[in-house]
Amino acid sequence: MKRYNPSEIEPKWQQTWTDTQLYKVTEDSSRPKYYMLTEFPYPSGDGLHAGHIREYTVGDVIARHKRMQGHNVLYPMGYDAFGLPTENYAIKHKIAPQVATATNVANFRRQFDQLGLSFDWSREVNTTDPDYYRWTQWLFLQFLKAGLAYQDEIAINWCPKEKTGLANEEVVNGKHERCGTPVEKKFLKQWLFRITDYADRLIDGLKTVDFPDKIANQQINWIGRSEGAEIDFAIKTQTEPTFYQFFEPGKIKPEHPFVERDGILAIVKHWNEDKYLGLRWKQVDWETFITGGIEAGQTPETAALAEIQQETGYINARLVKDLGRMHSQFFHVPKNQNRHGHFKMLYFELQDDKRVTVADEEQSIHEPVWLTRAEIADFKLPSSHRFMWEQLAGRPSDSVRVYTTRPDTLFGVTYLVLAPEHPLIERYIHQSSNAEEVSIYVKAAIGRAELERQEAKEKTGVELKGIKSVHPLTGEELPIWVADYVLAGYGTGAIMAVPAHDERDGEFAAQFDLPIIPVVEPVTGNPLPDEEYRRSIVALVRNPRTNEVLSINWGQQGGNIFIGGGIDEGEDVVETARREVLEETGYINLKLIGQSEKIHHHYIAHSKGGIKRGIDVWGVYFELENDDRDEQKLEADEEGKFTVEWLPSTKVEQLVNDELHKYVYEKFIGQKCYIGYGPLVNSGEFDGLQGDEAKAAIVSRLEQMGVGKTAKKYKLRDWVFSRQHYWGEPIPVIHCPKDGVVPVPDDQLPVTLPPVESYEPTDTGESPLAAMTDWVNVECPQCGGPAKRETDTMPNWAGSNWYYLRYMDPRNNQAFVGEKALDYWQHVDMYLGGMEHTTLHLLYSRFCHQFLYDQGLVPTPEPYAARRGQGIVLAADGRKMSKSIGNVINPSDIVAKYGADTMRLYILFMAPYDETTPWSDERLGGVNRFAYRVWTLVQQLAANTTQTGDPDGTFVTEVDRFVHKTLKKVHDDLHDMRFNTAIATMMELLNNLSTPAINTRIIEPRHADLATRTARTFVLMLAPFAPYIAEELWHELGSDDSVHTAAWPSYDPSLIKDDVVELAVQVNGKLRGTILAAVEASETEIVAAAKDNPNVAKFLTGTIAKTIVIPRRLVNFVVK
RNA sequence: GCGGAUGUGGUGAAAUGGUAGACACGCCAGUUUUAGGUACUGGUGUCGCAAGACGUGUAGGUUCGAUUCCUAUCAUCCGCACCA
Repeated sequence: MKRYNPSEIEPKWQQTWTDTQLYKVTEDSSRPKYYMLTEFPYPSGDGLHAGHIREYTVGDVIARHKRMQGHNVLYPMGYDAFGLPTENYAIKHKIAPQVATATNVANFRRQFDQLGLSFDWSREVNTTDPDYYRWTQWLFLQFLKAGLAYQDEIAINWCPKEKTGLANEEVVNGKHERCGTPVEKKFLKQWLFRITDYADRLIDGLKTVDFPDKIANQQINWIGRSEGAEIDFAIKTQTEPTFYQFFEPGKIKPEHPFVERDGILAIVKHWNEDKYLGLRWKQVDWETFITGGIEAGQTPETAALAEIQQETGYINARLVKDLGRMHSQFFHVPKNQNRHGHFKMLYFELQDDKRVTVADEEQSIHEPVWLTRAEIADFKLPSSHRFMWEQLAGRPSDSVRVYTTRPDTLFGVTYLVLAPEHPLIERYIHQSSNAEEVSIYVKAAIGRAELERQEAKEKTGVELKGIKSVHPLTGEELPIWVADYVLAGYGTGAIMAVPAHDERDGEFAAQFDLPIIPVVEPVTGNPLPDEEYRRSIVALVRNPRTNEVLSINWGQQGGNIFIGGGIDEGEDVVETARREVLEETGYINLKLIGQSEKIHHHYIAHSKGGIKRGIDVWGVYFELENDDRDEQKLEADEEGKFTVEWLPSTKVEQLVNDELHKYVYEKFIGQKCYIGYGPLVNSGEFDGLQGDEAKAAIVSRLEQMGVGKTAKKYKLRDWVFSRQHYWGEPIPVIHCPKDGVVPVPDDQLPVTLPPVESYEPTDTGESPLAAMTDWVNVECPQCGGPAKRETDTMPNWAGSNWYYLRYMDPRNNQAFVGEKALDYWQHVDMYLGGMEHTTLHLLYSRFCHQFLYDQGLVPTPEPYAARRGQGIVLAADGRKMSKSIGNVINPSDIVAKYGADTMRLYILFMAPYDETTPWSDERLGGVNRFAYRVWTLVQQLAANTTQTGDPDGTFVTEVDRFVHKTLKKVHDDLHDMRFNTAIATMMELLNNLSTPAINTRIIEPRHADLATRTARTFVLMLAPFAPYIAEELWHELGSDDSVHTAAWPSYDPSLIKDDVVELAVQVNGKLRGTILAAVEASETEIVAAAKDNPNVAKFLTGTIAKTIVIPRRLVNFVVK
């Protein structure tokens, strides 16, 4: 008998399978297709880890099973090789990333082959291969042409230490993962994809695919759809605009003297062209309009005319329009003075081109220039000058647009809040009376790391004083605040604050002492039909010395509640509360602290025979002044039913379960606001409406007025698609000063990465490609003029967006994938991968695919028909595997010691695929024993070659039955991806065939046919799990073809049915014995047999009230 | 805080309304060989001599019968998180 020696058979079969291209597929329309996909790896220097092995082994088992069942199986593999780890490696070791990638890929390939994975290597792809990324770039251009890719200046993650933009995945807990520096936000021009346009489709499409709930929910949650309304609040300015020039040239310098001087600002139009006079200042790099002081005896107009002549030489200007007055503070550069004063804003038109010579002295400070409208819009004018320009242009009246999911609380708005990044702040800050305070806050908030913003316990903010907003329905003026608890990136970046019904607004209002208007009456319990109406109170009494609250304990049924009772005729709320406390507990001296709003409570009074009640309740809050007590005055039905208890605050949450009483407690002690729905109050004509009805009514009123509409919002943001790194696909775009953004023509793709000296990101945060002037400077494909290439590259998700399509037709150089291949393969049938990609790759590639579907480029709306996420393989110590802890497993070591089959069997056997579970070397040894024992058994059976004599029919049936039952179970388990129980079932069969009772007989010559049959079936069943052992044994059993192209054995349904089954016999649900009964036995026979069982009989002492017979399972006697 | 999941022997786990703990690790005993590991056989939820009782995080409920369904609660894990 041959010894099982994996290190001998595994390389042998590996070679054979590779040589014969055993797993190569073509579009074979005679067989059903099956597309089995596992996520391709990032080829790092570390090689395969345990998670890879789990994923690829499971995919391999499914692929092999499908193949044996006659499917044409596509099970491909490739490499997602662009990205930072390789780039960092290149920087550190001065090795080209192309070279490092090739080395790593070779190592991965070696490990794949070791594991016996049945990939079709003729379809291998690599995202860094120019023949591949040519099509990644082509796809980018499809997005661009469809208007789904666009450029915008947005805040990205920025590492201030390394002066580089960062990918989201490089930011861990608000810090740069490489250097630990807290990440800031920085505005940079970025490429973005409009994934938000597909938000609804990405949610709705989930209904059409087979994804686990966990994954579907996580995606839905991530997209975060919410429905509400956008409402406009008009802006009203109250003060003269004041400009404190903090952000820009002219900033106050404290070391210089402060001088008050009034003056003028003037815009002067050209005599016949649409151009305006400006001054280019020579000492500093900025332009302004005409500006100057007012001397004694001058009017603003004469002063302005004098300035125009003095500074530009033009004489004949005519005053056309008075633009009002402003107040400004600035640093006057030529005089080295800080100045402040009132400025008159005037608009002149030149009558002709007559001018006088400008004095040299003036010329040395600034020179006159003509500015076009476009230039004015583009130049960084000081904000005061820009303001004047806008005044001239006719400023549209502004409003703040807010987004809310609770339009029903509109009447509870007491202020608005803008996110610090909100554009209206820059626009109005100069007209607010506390501009400096606001600007300091805004600057600090924007610069503050996101982490800090999240962790800040106290809310911060500042009022934009002098600027008011107007409530669209009441006309009331509301203050506008700037606070970083409002996020710029969500909704409109501005909110209407309803402190009475929103926790965050409530907290903010409490901190800054802002008014709170309740507009929703709380409702507890569920409304019931035919309720009896009552008015009552709940009294909360706190002892300030012990910090305990007074409760009454109704025992098991009622639990603890506070003091409650009905309001009598003519009694007020507080009187009632005092009376009830006295009657039920005897306490006399109570100090009134507070009274709640009206609460609507619905309940069933079980103590009063199940009466349904709808009550109006007022909570009343007292502090106990002293322990003086009278006798309790209980009603007859209360006597002895409850005890009075003082509860410490820690116990209240646990013991008080009644919804109403809980609410009253949280209202007074927890100071929580009511965020639920209920009838509106203080809301004018909308009083009494509630919930959706109230929302609809208010929104429709706003719509009539043209100041509001329903709106849907998503947490999902547009996808930032730029990276300032070398090792990625160049974005195939050319920037032309004349034609703007020009796509690289298809016939010039791919735009390949040029060789560079240094892969380091540059100081400016530009990609290192920006320094490659030969590469950057190109001709514009449209006008032929000088133009520049885009130097940003794509994120590493770009290549994986569509790789599953390329596998269908990987060598096509006419199209990203050919139509014939698409027609045949359609979409992925089963996609395995890590849970960590749920809201990244999996979402991105669905988006990409839906877009391609809309373009008519793919035949199906969704890329993946089914998805399964895998659980994490933890280290043996229960922690995550990590190189730094040193608890990782090395697959090559395990393969060397036990063989690949054992590795595969163990990783499948340890737990269900989606379960996170620790690695265990001991259990690995156990599975290795199974491999040995299978080997031994099959060799033993194979040795029984020649059938002589008559077999024992009963014995043969017994063995066949066991084999076929196992076969069915293994087949079903494979279908349900329950590999652990499939292997357990095969172990059971092995154990069974190894027992002396069966083993000694099956090796008899008269059972040679049975032995061969059993061995062959066992080997076929094992083939998807342990391909090497199965292949070797299959050949031992006399076959010349591969076991992996053999047909999967089907089970014989007649053999999996038993003639006789064991039934459990229960008495009152407790197991008392078992009986054997024929399958066809009648119920009467079964019951009789069950009664006969002596173990059962002794419990059948009383009357048998009921007998339950479940065929083939059990009998249960109910005895009284 | 929101969303999702999980909770069963010493351990990984099985059973999805019908004999709880399949299969495997570990442990105990034995057999063979041996210095030992390996291999093989048997045992192994807890208490109890036994009959039997108890037992699937905790407390209730539905049911003839609940690990499985319902309600509450606790714990752990994962994802998101000032999303208005």
